Amino acid sequence: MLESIQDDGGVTVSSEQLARRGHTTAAQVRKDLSHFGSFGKRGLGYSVDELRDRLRIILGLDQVWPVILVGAGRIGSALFEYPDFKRRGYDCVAIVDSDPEKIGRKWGELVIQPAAKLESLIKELRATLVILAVPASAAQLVAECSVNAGINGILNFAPVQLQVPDGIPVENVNLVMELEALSFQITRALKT
Amino acid sequence: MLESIQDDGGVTVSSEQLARRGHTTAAQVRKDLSHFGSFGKRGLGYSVDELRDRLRIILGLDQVWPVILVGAGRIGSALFEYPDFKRRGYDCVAIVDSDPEKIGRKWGELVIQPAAKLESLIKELRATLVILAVPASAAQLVAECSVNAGINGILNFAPVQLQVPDGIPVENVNLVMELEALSFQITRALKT
DNA sequence: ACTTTCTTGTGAAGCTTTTCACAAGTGGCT
DNA sequence: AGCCACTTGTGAAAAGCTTCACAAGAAAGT
Repeated sequence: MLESIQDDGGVTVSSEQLARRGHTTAAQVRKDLSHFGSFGKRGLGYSVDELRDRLRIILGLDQVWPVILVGAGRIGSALFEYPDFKRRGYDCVAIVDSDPEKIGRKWGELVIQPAAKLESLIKELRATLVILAVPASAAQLVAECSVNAGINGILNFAPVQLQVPDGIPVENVNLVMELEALSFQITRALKT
Repeated sequence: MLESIQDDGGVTVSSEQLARRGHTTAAQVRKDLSHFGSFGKRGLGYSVDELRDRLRIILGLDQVWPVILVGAGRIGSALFEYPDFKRRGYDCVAIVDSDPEKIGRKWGELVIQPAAKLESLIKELRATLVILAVPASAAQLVAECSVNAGINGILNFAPVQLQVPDGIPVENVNLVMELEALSFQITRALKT
């Protein structure tokens, strides 16, 4: 949001304005930010540039995160092509897949590697994140292999709840579950 | 989870077992379910079949939801090909895009339609959900057009907070934000 | 029939998050 | 300088969510 305000030429922004954009309340914005420090000026609001920079550091976006993409299917390719991905400091350093048809093909500069090499690739390239864009049946195995190789975090697109050791963050994206949330809400609304 | 337990031949399941699978607690499972009714048998647990069926009804999965896909890019195609999508009752009844190169091409049985026809397509086909897989700059416009045409819910992949009237549920999927959640957690962990 | 072993559903307690409300600070205008 | 219109940061109150703990029920074995 701050970047979009920058593009519109905004220099300062109040918690009230941020709240309206983000569908929340001014008090919530202020309380949340207060957990990380004190970024605003009373009477004026927040400096858009400064707040953006501070949040980038808090989110760890001031560094490059080497990412390995597991699964060269459509979800993988969607992410790989997504411009914001690179722009935010995520650098895809390798792609692996288990399909012999796909191994050896090139995506941009990268050659798709066999899945068996995942563990050594993570170690050699010092990858910090893996993106799991594989079928549900393969996901747990890939996750364990990644954890063994010392991965720091997992973005999981497979519709399973991964079992990983404490301390390894996992974020799940389950597309069907998002649709279910919608159909649930619509069904509820119709019942009242 | 219940379907996967069915596949493994499970007939009953306890809140404790569900909790372990879902990384939560037994009390949480029971309290959550109690908001919708009383589905279990004391001493035995829940009937997997019955609980699955009841949850399907609660989530509105006992009916077909006609969906229109807006944006025939990679994210759209990933969803379109996703087998669970259809299996859960979501039926893609039209695809639209604004790119003249793509209009007229066929995805399976469907011909990609021009974006201008979105409003009339929603009305004619009685679509209940739209999936927004378009660039951020186009998303708000498409959302407004869909709301005007009487859409019931929006699944938004564009990295913007859509402004829609109250009562129209919107679910957001922001891939970069998921990665940011990971890099934030890793950064935090390193600081302690 | 009785005991043992499970497990649910749920008030009550404990904890977390959100909202309220206001003192304190900032800049612009007269 | 003094006043006015804003806005932050934050204790305190309110609301919401999670965990505890246990009565009540269910099956299986003796």
